[in-house]
Amino acid sequence: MKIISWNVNSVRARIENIKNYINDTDPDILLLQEIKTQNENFPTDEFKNLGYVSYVFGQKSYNGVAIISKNELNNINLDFIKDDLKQSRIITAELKFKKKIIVLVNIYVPNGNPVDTEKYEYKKTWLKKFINNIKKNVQKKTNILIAGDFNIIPEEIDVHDFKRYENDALGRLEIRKKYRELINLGFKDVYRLKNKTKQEYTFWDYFAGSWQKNNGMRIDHFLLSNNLIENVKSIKINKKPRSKEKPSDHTPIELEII
DNA sequence: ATGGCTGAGCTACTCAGA
Repeated sequence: MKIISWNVNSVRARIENIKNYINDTDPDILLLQEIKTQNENFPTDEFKNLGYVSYVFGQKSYNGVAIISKNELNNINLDFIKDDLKQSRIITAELKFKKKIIVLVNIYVPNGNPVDTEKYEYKKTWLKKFINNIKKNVQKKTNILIAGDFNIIPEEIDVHDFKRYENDALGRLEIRKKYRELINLGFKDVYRLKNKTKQEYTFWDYFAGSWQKNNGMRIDHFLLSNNLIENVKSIKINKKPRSKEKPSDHTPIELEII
């Protein structure tokens, strides 16, 4: 089963790229972030024509997450955390997989820049609530998959120039500690588990020729609860979509479980 | 190089992203 996470930076601006990508990679489940649209304008029919059902948590202009799936999912939840700013950043669902139930948690973590502003506080508060609720879920359920745009550079190796980001909302130790805290609840960063020293990225800025210079960062992640690691067949960052015309600034990360 | 680009909402320009 192929589960893919992709921050598409507007589902409507990217629809042709996304459809081509689906035809190329044939995902079972696609976790989308930054759809930047309200539910009523989400291209549900376009995905239906490709054989997918859509579960959408949109909002006007900004943010928004969705799950596209070949098979129906259960217990769709848009209230995983209480967001004081009412931003659409998290959607969860339950997937039946080989007599297990896996909780899918699709997230778009706040950016948090500039640091030491209310935006940074929002990111910290959001992460704190998120970790608390994951902690509660870990006690009840053991099969959890968290994927999406974390807006966190986990370690120095995960960005082209760490010096430039060590006091940024994506690279500050205080934020990276939150990521470790999450992992310490009983998860693995699947990409890093399978690629101990590899330096690959999931995001490149649109400006300054970042893509051409490979000035990127790894901020999109798959965290899998420890008991599911035995089911991992492969994990891959697919750089192709970032090289296309009119690309998202993020590229998909692809997990296959068996 | 704290933004050189891109998208949404909207029609002139701001806000947001990382």
